[in-house]
Order: sequence, then structure tokens, then C-alpha cells
Amino acid sequence: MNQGTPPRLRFAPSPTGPLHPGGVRTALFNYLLARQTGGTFVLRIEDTDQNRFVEGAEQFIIDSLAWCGIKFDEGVHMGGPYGPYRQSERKSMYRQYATELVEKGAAYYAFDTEQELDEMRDRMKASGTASPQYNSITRVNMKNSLSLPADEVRRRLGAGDPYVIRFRMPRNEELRVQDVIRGWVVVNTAQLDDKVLFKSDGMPTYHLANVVDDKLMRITHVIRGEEWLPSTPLHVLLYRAFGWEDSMPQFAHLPLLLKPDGDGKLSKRDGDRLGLPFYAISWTNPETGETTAGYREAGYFPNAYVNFLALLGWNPGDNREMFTMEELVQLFSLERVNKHGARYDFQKLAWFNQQYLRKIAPADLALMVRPQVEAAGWQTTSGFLEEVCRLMRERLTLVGDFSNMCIYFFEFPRQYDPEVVEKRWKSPVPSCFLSLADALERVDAMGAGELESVFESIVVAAGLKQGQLMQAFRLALSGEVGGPALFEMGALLGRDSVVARLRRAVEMLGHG
RNA sequence: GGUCCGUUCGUCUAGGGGUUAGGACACCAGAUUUUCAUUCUGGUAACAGGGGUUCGAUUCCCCUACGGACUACCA
Repeated sequence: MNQGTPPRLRFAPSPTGPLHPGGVRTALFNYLLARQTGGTFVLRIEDTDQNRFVEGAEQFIIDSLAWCGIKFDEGVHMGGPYGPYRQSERKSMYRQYATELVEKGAAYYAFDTEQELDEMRDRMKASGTASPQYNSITRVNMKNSLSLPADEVRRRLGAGDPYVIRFRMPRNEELRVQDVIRGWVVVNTAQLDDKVLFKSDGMPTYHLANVVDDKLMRITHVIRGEEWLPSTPLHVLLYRAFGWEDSMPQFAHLPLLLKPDGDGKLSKRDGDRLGLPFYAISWTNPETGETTAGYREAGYFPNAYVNFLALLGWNPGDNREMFTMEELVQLFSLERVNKHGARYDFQKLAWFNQQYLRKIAPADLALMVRPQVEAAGWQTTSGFLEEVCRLMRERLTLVGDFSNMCIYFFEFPRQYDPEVVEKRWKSPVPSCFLSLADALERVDAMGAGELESVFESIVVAAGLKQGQLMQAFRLALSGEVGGPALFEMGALLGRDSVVARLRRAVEMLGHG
């Protein structure tokens, strides 16, 4: 199938809201395969449902994928030889295809009103059918061009009666559909219904539009979510009815992304519930004005996010798990995609981010952290900031953690950890610190070495062990229990600040 | 309910007729560290159940259970 010609893949979301992580992963897998094979990657917008259109969703999709480093070759935002790439702009071409199917006997007009449809379903439920279908059995009792006399059909069409075009599903035919990930999937058409292909508002449904566009855009591989597996037989039948089966794309249905715990598929609520970002970039609902945090804004790295997503449902077959986009392009294969759903583990994502963060040079990290520093109103130099980054890098998981974890580098402790105060702030600690402050004032250049030796001399003079004073010293400087190497931290803060912090601590916490 | 898809440590997964069932996250313990983090070492922890096939099944087949998707003039 499609040998010799370079593959053409597409990502075809509908702009009904912000792009879900599952969508990002689908786009990623398509992208990886396109790059690997020297193929083309297309972004097509499936906006055939005018009622569900959400303002800004299309741009959000584009921006999200751009942030992830997923690039297109053709698409709604950049044009290309197979445009337009927005289905609403292709509206005029679908009717002819739907009509063609009617002419070939593979589809028919149906005039049933919503009410009549409901009545049919109620009737069938009442007589024991669990899921009523508009199919080869029931269609004879409905109002359509198969059940109505030809002249009435003509009259209704001529009079402009609203109608839809439905697929004429064969009564009982075994259908074999091949999926790259799942192998052969067999279904009987008796289980399928006469799906609407063309809606009364003049727009096609997904089923028709997707087949027609994939054909017209010469798509060779359809990689999409598992939720499409049940309707793939219909799509195959559509290709067949059009006489396009020879150039039908290969199908691959990706396993779902599941909730981190509990049952069901991953949803925005899971992020909300855990207080974690959910979308690639932040999203503001145009109707409610409500904003959902994004990974970009929270200080995650796009390559960490992509790395994490790539391993949900796919693996290279060995124990490696850190990959650049280039490596993913090289290693990816549909054959190694799992069949079962994968839970979305926020914790593992954080771990990936931490791994990437540690590889960032302090100077670069300083640049990334700058906006937070400014937002906090801290005055600093780039040199100082870089040093803080050098000291704190190992302790951060997210770039966004910086402003919370590094406060004491920029201002005096806001509070002193009560537990440490209780345990360490005892005589003669305060008076030692007063002496330490005095001694430091006589030092000209205070590096980590000088600080340590002065500290040491105070310790000796007081007849104590170094360890007895260290914790309290950290407390005086930062107010916290943990942190980077103490003397390096002190040296970075500078002599004057250290002296001031010591005196202030004694003032605040008393003399023991 | 029906159809389809699935089921290896808590999670992501490797493996595959004979293995001490491997790795990673998380968790726990120890070492290191003034401390937190890091790092290092170690540990707990899995083939859903039942039938076959086979000398042998976690691996192949069937059934059951469980989970999921779909079941719209939504995609």
C-alpha cells in the first residue's frame, strides 16, 4: 500500500476546546513518523460542527504544538497545495461526494425529523431493543428515499424539505479492517447503523469529511485515538463505495490516556483535582473567562513534556527513557506502540522535567528565572542570579519553583522555622552569632573560605563543635532547615547581608 | 444492554513456551551531607481467574472476570 511515495500524515483536531494531552500525543506520533520517513505532516481543522465551535481553540492547538516543537509542513496556519485545510472552507465540495454515493446506491436521502427519530428509538426501546439503530431493518419504516415512492422523494427534494444523507449499511456482511497496532479487527455490518454522512445544515459529518479529505489530501496513514476504532469499518466501507480502496490509508489506533488513578480516561478535572497544569499552555475559556494552567507557564520544559508523552504507549524496546526529539524521530515505530491505555502519571512528568532542568547551564537557567524575579520585585544582578541558580539547580523540579524556593537569597527571612528554633536556638548560640557578626565586619573580602574560618574560630572560642552551630547559622541566614552548602550560600549573600541577618535573628529570636 | 479493544510490580513498561520475570517513577531503608536536595547502595512489589494444548505455560487457544472505547444530523 502506498509504496514508493513518501507518506503523508495528518493531525485533524476539531476546534471545540483546548487541545487535550491525548491530542498532543497523537500529533506527536504522527509527527515522528512523518519526520522519520521523510513524509509530510498536515494540520487539518475539522470544524464541521458549527455548534461546538470554540473561539480561540484553533489558535490554541497551533500554539500548543508549536511549543512542543511539533512542526507541520502544510496546514490551516501555513497553507499548502491541498488546501484549504479548514473543513468549513471546504464545505462546497462535500455535497457532490455525498450525492455521488446516493447515485451509486451506497447512500440515501432521509427526511425524518428529530421527533420521528426519537419516536422510533422509544418504540424500539419499549419493545426491548437496547440500542435502537437506523439500519437495514428499521429504515423501511422511516421516511427516506429507500422507503418512500420516487415521486415523493423528488417532490420533497424539490420543495426544499430538510434532509440528511445516510450511508446504506449492508445488512449482513463480515468486514475485516486492518489496524497497524491491533492487527485484523473483524466486525459484522449487522452491528453497524446507517450513519449520517451529510447533515441537514449542508455540512458533512466527520465520517464523510474525514474520508473525502484524506483521499483528496493523499493521506497515507491515519494515526488517531482509539475512540475511532469502532467507526473505522464505516470509513473502510466509504472508501470502498467511492472506489478508493486501492489508495486507502493505513489505520493505526492509539491507546487512550487514562486517569492517574481511578477509572476512565484522562480529563481536565484530574489536573484540577491535583492542582497541576493540564494543557501544554494555559487556556482561558472564552465563555467563562476561567483560566487553566499550562505546562509552559508553570515552568515545564517542552522537551521534558514531549519525552514523557512519547513514553505513554510507546517504548524503544530497551531501558532507555531520555530522548531528544531527534532520537524519537529515529526510534519511533508504530509496531512498538502498546494496545492498552496508559495512565497519565503527573509525578513521572515532574521527574522528567527535573532531569532536563539539571542539564541547563546556570547562566541559561538565570535567564529563564528572570521573569519570576522581576514579578517578585527583587533587585539583583545577572551574576548574582546565575550563582543562585548554580547553587539551587539540583533542588528544583520546575523552573517555576524558583521564586518560592529562593526567597531568602533576595530578602531577609520572613519567618524562622519554629522546629529548628526550638531545637537549636539556645544559649550560647545567640551570643556566638553576635561575636561572629562583629568578627565578620572586620573581614574585607568574605569568600566561602573566609566565612568558614571565621565561623570556625568563633566555634573554637566558645568551646563548641562546628555542628552545634551550623543549623542555627543556616536558620539565621535563611529561616529554613534545608538549602545549599552553607558557607557558599553565605559568601553569595555577601558579608554585609550575613552580618545583618545574624543580628536580626538575635533580635527576632532573642538571646536564648 | 450490544459491538469492538484491552489486562506483567501502586504507575509507565521490557520480556516471552524452560528467566532469580528486567528497567524506570513512586515508596521504604542504609551510606554520604551541617541540613534539605542530589548522589550511591539495598529493599518491598507483578504475569486477573479457570480450563485446555504441551514434558513444561506468565508466554499459544478458549471461557470467565475486570477495565476501556463506541453505541448523536459531536468529533
